[in-house]
Parts: sequence; C-alpha cells; structure tokens
Amino acid sequence: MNTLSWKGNSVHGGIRSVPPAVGARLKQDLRSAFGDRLQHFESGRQILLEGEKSGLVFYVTEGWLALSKSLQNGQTQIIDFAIPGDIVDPASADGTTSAITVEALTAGAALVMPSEKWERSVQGNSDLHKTLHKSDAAREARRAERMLRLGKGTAEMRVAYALIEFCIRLGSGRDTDQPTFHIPIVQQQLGDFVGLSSVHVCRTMRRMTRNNILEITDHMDIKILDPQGLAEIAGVDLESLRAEILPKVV
Amino acid sequence: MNTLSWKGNSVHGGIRSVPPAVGARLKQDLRSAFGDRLQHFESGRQILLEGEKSGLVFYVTEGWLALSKSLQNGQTQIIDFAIPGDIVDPASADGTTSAITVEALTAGAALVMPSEKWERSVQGNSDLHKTLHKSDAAREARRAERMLRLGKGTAEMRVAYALIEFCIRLGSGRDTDQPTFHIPIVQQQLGDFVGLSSVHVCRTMRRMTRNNILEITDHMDIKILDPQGLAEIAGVDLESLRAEILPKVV
DNA sequence: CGCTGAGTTGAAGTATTTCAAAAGCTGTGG
DNA sequence: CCACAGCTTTTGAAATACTTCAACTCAGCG
Repeated sequence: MNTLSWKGNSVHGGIRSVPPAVGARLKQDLRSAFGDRLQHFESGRQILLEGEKSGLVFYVTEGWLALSKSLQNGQTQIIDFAIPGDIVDPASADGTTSAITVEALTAGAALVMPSEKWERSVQGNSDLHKTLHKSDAAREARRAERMLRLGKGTAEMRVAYALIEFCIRLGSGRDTDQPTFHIPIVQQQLGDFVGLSSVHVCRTMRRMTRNNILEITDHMDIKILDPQGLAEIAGVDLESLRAEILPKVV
Repeated sequence: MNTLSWKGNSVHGGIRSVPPAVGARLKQDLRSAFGDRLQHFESGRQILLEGEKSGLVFYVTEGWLALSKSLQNGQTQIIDFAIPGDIVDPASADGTTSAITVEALTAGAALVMPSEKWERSVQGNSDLHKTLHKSDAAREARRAERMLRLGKGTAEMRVAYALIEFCIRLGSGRDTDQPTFHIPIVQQQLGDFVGLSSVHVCRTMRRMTRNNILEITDHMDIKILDPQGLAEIAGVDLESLRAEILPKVV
C-alpha cells in the first residue's frame, strides 16, 4: 500500500496553522459561490485517485490535502499541498478525468461543487473571477519555483525552499523574526514533495538544525532560527517571494 | 551570457511543426478577443524577464517560446514551452510582476493584450472562458507529469516523456505509427527542460537511437521508431496521456 | 580554410540513493 | 506500569546516477 497518510496527525498539539492564505471578503464570496455542500474528511482518506472520473471542484475550509502523482513502480511525487482557503480543481484537459490523487493529510473539510456549476459561478461574478485568477497565478508561481529547484537545485536548496514556502503560505512570522509553524507531514512525504529520499531529507534537515538555522520538535513543529540564512540557502529573497506566491488580501 | 537561443533555428528545413494544439473555432474566438495587436519577434529575443513588471498576456500565433526561471548561479530551468495556439500569462500573484523569463526560440509572432483587458474579455465570453479553462487544465496536467518525473524519474524516463509530450502537443503521428517532428532546441535546452546536464541528455538520447527507439537527424528532427517502447520508458499510456494533456478540439 | 557552436565520448568526481541497523516515541494490552 | 508493536527518525556504509572536465569530431558559414 502506497498511502500518503501518517497516523498521528489528526489534531496536533503545539503550534497551529494560521488560517487562510486568502482574504476575508473573498472567503465570503467563495463560500457563497460554493453553496454549502460541506464534506468532512478524516486524516488519511483518499478523496480522489489519479485517472478517476470526477468533475468536482473543492474549496478547502479546514485541514491539509496532498495532491500527488505516482509512477508505476510506486514512487510518489507530491505536486502540491492544499490548505484552508485553497481551491482544488483536479481535472485534466478532458474536463472530468483527474490528473492527480487527492489525499487528506489531516482531518478537515471542503466545500464541494460540480465543476460546471463552479465555472458558471466564476463566469457570473467578476470579483470572484479576479480572485480566482490571482490565486491561480500564485499557485503557478510557487510550482514554477519548485520546478526550478527540482531540476537544478541541491538537496539543501530544495528543502530550504519548501520550508520557506510553507512558512509564507501559512502566514507565519509576520510579527516575529523567528517564524514558527507546524506541517502535518513526515520526512518521507517531505521527500516526495522535494524529490529526495526520506533518508536524505533527514540528513539535510539535521545539518540545518546543527547549524542553528532550524529547530524541529515534536513532529515537524518548525522554528526558523535564522530566516535570512535559510533564504540564502533556498536562493530566494523573502519579500519578493512573498509577493510572488501569496495572493494579496483584498 | 546565459541566453537560451541557438543560432540556426529561425526557419528550419525538413520537418515542420503542425499548427495549433487548440481548435479552429476557438482560434477565431481568441483572435477576436485579443484584437490584432500582433507583435513579431526574432529568434533569441528576450521578450520578458523574471521579476520584470509587465501586465501583458500573449497569444502565440507562430513560433516557439521558452518560459524559464534561473538560479543565482546561472542555472536555468525551462518551465514550459509555448507553441502556436498557447496563451502565456506570465503574471505572478501580485498581478503584474512576471514569474518567468520569456524568450523566443524561433522567429514568430504573438497577439499581445493588457491582462486587465484580457480578463474582461474572458469574463464576458462564456465560450472563451470554457476554452481557457480547458487549456489551463491541460497546461497544469502536463506540468504535473513533468514534475513527477523531475522528482522521481530516471534520466531515460524524463527524456522519453519530454519527447512524447512534444509529439502529442505538436499533433504529430496521428496518421502514421512512426511519428516525426522537429523541436527548435539544442540538447543543452532539452537538459534545462528535463533537469539534466547536456552531456547526460546526449548519452541518454544516443542510447535510445542505438536501441532503435529513435532516429535523430539534422538538428532535432526526431522520428520515433518505436512509440510503444518509448512510452514504456516514459511510463505513460499514449492514449490516456493524449486525453490528459491535449485540450479537446471543440 | 579556419572559425564557431553542437554533439559525442571517456575518465574522474560528487550528490544522492539504497540497504541495513539501531534508537526514539506513542499507543495498546496485559 | 511495563512490555511490546508499529512507525518515524537517525546514522553508517556501499552502490549508483548524474555531473563536471576535457578532448575530439562534425557541420555550417564567413
């Protein structure tokens, strides 16, 4: 069995994820556009399989989803994570077949809607349309940043970038200079995200903790001790990256 | 200088690319939506730089574009290619800063439009909106396939997949069982696309030609001698992949 | 004819994987 | 409360895939 789930990640103590990456008014727009077909899911639940017919669109209100694809040999690549505020439209070019597997990493919930109805809503609501466009752009931008590092970056750079991306998307550390957040995944899954074996993820992160760049406790409770150092390893400028991958709150 | 261009690729003899990946009626829709601000470009021209402000959207009518990103050390990753019929919206989450560098690989032309006007057109035209949605889904799907292989695939698999993707997008070989097409890039650029050094791209492709899977002549005139074999190396099913990454012609 | 850029090949170096084993945590049942 | 099972993390050692460096060939072009 090649599931992405991990047992102890339902409600995790310590650091909690800060809410949506999208603005509050938008959130209202989206909620009303979606109606209120709220689907709850428990941790580890496979919501959709690569290649499966579906025709549904999801608006995540709570919890984390992993969007992944696998090779025949079972190797899995996590294409992206969806967190509260994100829209997941798994359709491929034919409009109904899912291009990806969607799995819940934590318990949570999502508003669900047939993609046709969703498209009509977007078409009919100019604000919603603009919002969606920005959130699409943000998603593309962060995936492009990751592709760059997947193709040309070292292990250190990939892990550092991934952590910074999490930090920015979760909205952590705008107040403090040592951001702190939790990600509900194990090293194996982080490896599936950045294209490394879990062993190498471990070594890479240990090196960073030994160099006082990170502090990792419990299970992936992360404190970035040296954001500037981490950004250098990742090869990013924190402020520009934030503008690039974080949809502006309207 | 770290340009993507290659000298001899303006108008290439031999095999020619078959036109758009998108339907004919759609093409009309798009052309009229865009108006007729047609911009020509010569091979090698940098059309847009990563991080630059722009706020423009492009509809490619002729020629190839490379969309890329670079690390500080100069290493470049090609995120995608744009071919006739493709829409390029380089904006990142802030709406105006370009997330990518856009460079012309051949001479060609594109219809250009301010993104705001473009958004309004889409908003006001339901057919166009649907079309765009499918073409977005196709783009996402093919990038996800590539990310999977970038993260978890071998060199052989990455190269094989890239070639199959080109073949499908160019619409080659629907009639014959040994598809034939030309790609206007050198091995270095193919390496920047699949995350390998040019040397390793060379070795990998030579192995494939020696095994009678491919035949490569001139400069990247490619004939797939054994599509089934190539598909196995790439780890794809040709028909499903076509449905996944090729927007259906309406 | 000599130059330039692309492709090819070999040899050495390196980053990362794989294999294997042990240590740490968490929850469970006796 | 302890022992045990199951999973994650950690570490070492060997194997491997890919890169880098360097040299050479080849084709097109002034």
